Amino acid sequence: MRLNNPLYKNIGIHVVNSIFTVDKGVMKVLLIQRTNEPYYGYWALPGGGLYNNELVIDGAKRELKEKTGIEDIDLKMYKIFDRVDRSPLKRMIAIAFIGVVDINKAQIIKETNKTSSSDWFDINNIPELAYDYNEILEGAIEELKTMIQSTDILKSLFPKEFTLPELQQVFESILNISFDRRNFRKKMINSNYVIDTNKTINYKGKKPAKLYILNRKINNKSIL
Amino acid sequence: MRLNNPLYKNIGIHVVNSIFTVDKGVMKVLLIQRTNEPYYGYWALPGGGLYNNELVIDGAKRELKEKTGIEDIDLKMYKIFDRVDRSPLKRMIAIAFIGVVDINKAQIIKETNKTSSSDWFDINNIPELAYDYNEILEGAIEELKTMIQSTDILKSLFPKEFTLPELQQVFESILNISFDRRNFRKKMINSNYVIDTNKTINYKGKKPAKLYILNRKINNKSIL
DNA sequence: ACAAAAGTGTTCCATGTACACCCATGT
DNA sequence: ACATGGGTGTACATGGAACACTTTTGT
Repeated sequence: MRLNNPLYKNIGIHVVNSIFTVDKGVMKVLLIQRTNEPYYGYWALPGGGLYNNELVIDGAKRELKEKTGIEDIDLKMYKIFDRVDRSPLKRMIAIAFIGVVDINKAQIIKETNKTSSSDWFDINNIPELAYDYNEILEGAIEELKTMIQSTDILKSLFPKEFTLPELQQVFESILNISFDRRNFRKKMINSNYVIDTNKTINYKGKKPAKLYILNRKINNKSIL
Repeated sequence: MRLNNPLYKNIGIHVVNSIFTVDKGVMKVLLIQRTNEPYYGYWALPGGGLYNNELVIDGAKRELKEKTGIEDIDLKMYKIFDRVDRSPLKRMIAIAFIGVVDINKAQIIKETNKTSSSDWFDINNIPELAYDYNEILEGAIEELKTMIQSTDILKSLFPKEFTLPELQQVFESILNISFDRRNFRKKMINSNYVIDTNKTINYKGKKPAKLYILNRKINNKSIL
């Protein structure tokens, strides 16, 4: 490989993040509004160019923090998007990441970002995005269906107590299928994915629901 | 992103291939011997620099053909290796691919490459490789365990007729576990992954074995 | 005859699935 | 009292796992 071969030059790396949360049972993704050309005014996935002295995962985290303020979350690389013309100014290869944050953190982020242009969008109602981000986001939603099978991601969505109907709703929302309530409970409890806290929570006009926490000892196994 | 920011410059993309075959029940990987610095004389995975006008998968295929003569095989991207110092001359991010070729093709390649320095190595007996290729290869072997679950890869290893003991040996070799012969047969036949050809093959001093072919209609399902 | 590897069937257990009624609460 | 959503148990079907003996061939 001759380094001065022009064919090797002018390739840049994009790191692109799809950050999801569940808000009242609705899966949402975090988008930011561009304030520069190209794609001025378009909504976009938070990301940017990789520095030549950082790991791609670090670049993804840095860009996420710079663009949205979110930090301390796990990102998982899931795919590369490399169409030669996907970026108008220069050959840019996008390395795409997925992350998940819990509802409360999402809420805080939303509050603190009131003045800037970032917001949570229902994944079933996504506007036209900059670059090839619609395609990247679709890939992320698919990948999410696989990731939800491990408890790691669930810990991010449910760091504290939750009810089984809430958990079931998240599964159904992401996987786009529905489960029998009794069988869902049975599986979660019998397989020790969740632990009964012996506490309950009341909602208006309903029977109180039991509160559970995730069993942190179980990892990387397929849940369903 | 300001394109003239020096932090965005001088990043190159490596495409790196781990090509596997099964030779008499032994999993092997294709290595080439380097004839240039750095790592002169070391064995290496076949690969090289991505051109700025090609897709990464096309770059991987091009490099594979240039370095080993192999073409027309499926490559699957499985991971990125991005340590900042993984290449001594320039920041190079490696995009790693896996491919599988059948025994006969592997044999032909070995024959036609007699004068050049490429060879098949037992995956349990790998020399010290150039760059971080030992790490990349280990990752590929792990990934192979997942890939073997789909029939796509099996079609590459068994394009023609085979016996069930042969198939079982490949599974056991890759996954490093053993199966009960009766249960293995049952699963393969009952689930229609294989089709009986009503032919048999004789080995010396053994009962003739039935020959099967893969059912090409079944795809992307988990086999075991 | 014997060694070596291939072929074959049954039982048991675990897991998934289908399904209907009662309970606790707020209005 | 009633509407809303939460909690509970049983019966059946399916799939995986354990397990031993017979068959065919070459020497």
